Amino acid sequence: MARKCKEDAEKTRQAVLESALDVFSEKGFAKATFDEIALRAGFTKGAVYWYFRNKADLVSALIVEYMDRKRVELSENISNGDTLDDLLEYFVRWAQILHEDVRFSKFNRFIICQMEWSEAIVDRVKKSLATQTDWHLEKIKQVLVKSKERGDIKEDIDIDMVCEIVRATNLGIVFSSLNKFDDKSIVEKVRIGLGLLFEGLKK
Amino acid sequence: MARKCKEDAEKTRQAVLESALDVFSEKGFAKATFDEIALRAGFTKGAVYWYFRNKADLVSALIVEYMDRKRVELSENISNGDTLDDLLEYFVRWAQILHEDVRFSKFNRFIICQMEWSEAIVDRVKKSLATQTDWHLEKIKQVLVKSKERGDIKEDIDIDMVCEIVRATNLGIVFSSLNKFDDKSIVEKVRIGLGLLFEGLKK
DNA sequence: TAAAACATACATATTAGTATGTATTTTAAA
DNA sequence: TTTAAAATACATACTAATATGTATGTTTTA
Repeated sequence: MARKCKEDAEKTRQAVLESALDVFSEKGFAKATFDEIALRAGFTKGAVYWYFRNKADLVSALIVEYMDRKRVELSENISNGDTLDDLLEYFVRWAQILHEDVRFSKFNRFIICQMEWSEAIVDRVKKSLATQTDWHLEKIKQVLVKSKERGDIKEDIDIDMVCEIVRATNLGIVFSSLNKFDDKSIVEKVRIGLGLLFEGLKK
Repeated sequence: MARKCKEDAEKTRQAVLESALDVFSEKGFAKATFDEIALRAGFTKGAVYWYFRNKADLVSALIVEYMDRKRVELSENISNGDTLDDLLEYFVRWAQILHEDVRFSKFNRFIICQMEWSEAIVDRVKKSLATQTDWHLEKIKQVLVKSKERGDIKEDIDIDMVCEIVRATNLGIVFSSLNKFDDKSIVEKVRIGLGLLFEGLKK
């Protein structure tokens, strides 16, 4: 077909991205084909190649679309308190968004639980995941240091190790819930799970 | 070449399995090829097809080899106490084995963190993972019920939910440690992480 | 002698990537 | 203001590589 105006072109790109997430989600990264992604979006392979070089590029775009943008959006909306209760609310807020935003949770399920990391994408994706991880670890550490200063938590605690444990606990709960697809208790589980962990931390 | 005696044949099968785990681990399931698996084991594709129908079949065999066998082996060696401390030792024991047995941890890294679940294998693998999960959940539930009866833990606890939280916490810590490849603190993290969680559970 | 334990060769399918075609906008010169 | 050229936004057709599975061959053991 022929060229469209710029707005329509942007719509095409978005449609391809949406379709890509669906196909990745259903077939997995390896079995997803350009043909199917294109056809589901109502185009042909040529359209997809016009916007994206290869499958890894598609994943990169999805990461920008969902992960990077959401993180910025969230970091602006969330309180910056430094108590354990504030930290709990921070993770609960994440869980709520995962629960409410179906496509965001679909993306996270794909990235966290479902994707195989072949060399082609591993760098780009790992970088984004590392940024995400560092972001969380920073947040956790900040709270733990302050809490220790205030004497809120036990004194014999290895802060760096507990940071990773807190993050891993949250990841485990999110991972398990996403794997179930229909798990509606993700928010409660994060609240209770991390809540219990923090109870154990307190004096 | 020619036929070998039965012992040599069994050695061939084992060599192929070992090689398969290595190639899966390095290339990922999708990018692993029969040719490479065979050549690394010192044979050709024909040998692999003599023992295994396809890649999914290879994964199945690996699951039997590592997961099913280890679970039985472990369930015989581990104490059957029903306190939270016993439960902690149970998970710590798992972590120790993951830390000591390099090939076992390689297998778990592949199955838990690395593999993409395309339709072909998803059923067989999910069944084994579900068995594993149920096994853990049963163990946890048993301990929690007894602990509640004894009045060791808080009364307002939803046992089924906490069961899943405990399992998810352990999974998250194991997952995170396996992802790091060289993480030597997996045992400590499990001990401290679950320890803190259990502290929170106690009255 | 038959079957086991492989090796070798091949047929087939799949798909990524490219090259080219084409209609429509946009740009810009006249 | 008109219009020709250039660039855009795709579609279509094709190439080439890769890997799966199979068919067949070969040697040795039981």
